[in-house]
Amino acid sequence: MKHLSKELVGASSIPIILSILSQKESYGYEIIQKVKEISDNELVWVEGSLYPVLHKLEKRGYIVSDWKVSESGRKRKYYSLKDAGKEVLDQEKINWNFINQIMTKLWNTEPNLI
Amino acid sequence: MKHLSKELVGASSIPIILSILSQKESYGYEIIQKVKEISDNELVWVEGSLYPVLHKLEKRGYIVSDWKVSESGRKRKYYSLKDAGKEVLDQEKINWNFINQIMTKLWNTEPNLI
DNA sequence: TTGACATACTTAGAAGTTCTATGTATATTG
DNA sequence: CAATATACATAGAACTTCTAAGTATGTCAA
Repeated sequence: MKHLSKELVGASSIPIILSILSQKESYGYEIIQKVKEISDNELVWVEGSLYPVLHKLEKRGYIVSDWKVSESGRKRKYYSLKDAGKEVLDQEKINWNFINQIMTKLWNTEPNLI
Repeated sequence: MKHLSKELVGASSIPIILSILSQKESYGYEIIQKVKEISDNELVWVEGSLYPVLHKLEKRGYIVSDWKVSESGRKRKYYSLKDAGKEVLDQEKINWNFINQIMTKLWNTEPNLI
């Protein structure tokens, strides 16, 4: 199981969450499962880290939530992306790719790589 | 000029600095110039953000500094990478690439690596 | 000679973030 | 019926980033 710096967690959690919600609405526990699945069980978020971020995104107006009841009777808080959130996601993508290009320049210029 | 979230700045500044120092020792002002150059003038760090990170890296034992005098007489604090810093850089690369793969899966973009 | 500018480094504190730990609630399973 | 999984919540300790302001000094044009 991967241990990431909290800086990298901080930089990636919002784009990851917004990306997952851009595909379809989801609830907290399912988002954690999705992240685990996407990362081949390497990345395991805990609720105590996820929910404050969801709350923050909702407070900023990027996502919105509503309670639903599942087939089994469980209450679930579903989150969905708002237009503002899509715009933020687009910007996060641009910025992430921009930094990634810088990393590529730095890391692929080492001698004897090509 | 690019405006990045402070989370992304936080996640990228250490690997960028350590990468620059893995090529050759450098001093603060030059690192800022190097970052500007690598990013095609899109990323402009300010000293007030850079030096606290340099101090932190030194305190953690990843880099070491020593004062030198340039040809023009200016005092410069040169930083160089220690073995511990190289190890951290290697781990940062792995982690960054790991998260980048996740972003790629989510965004379906071609990874810009190697 | 002088002032503006570039070079070079420093740091305090406001504002914000992450993680841990702990909590409540309830359906499922053995 | 107890353990586990599912589902959401939050306080506070520890930490981070940025802004702003600072000191210092070499260069350059007027």
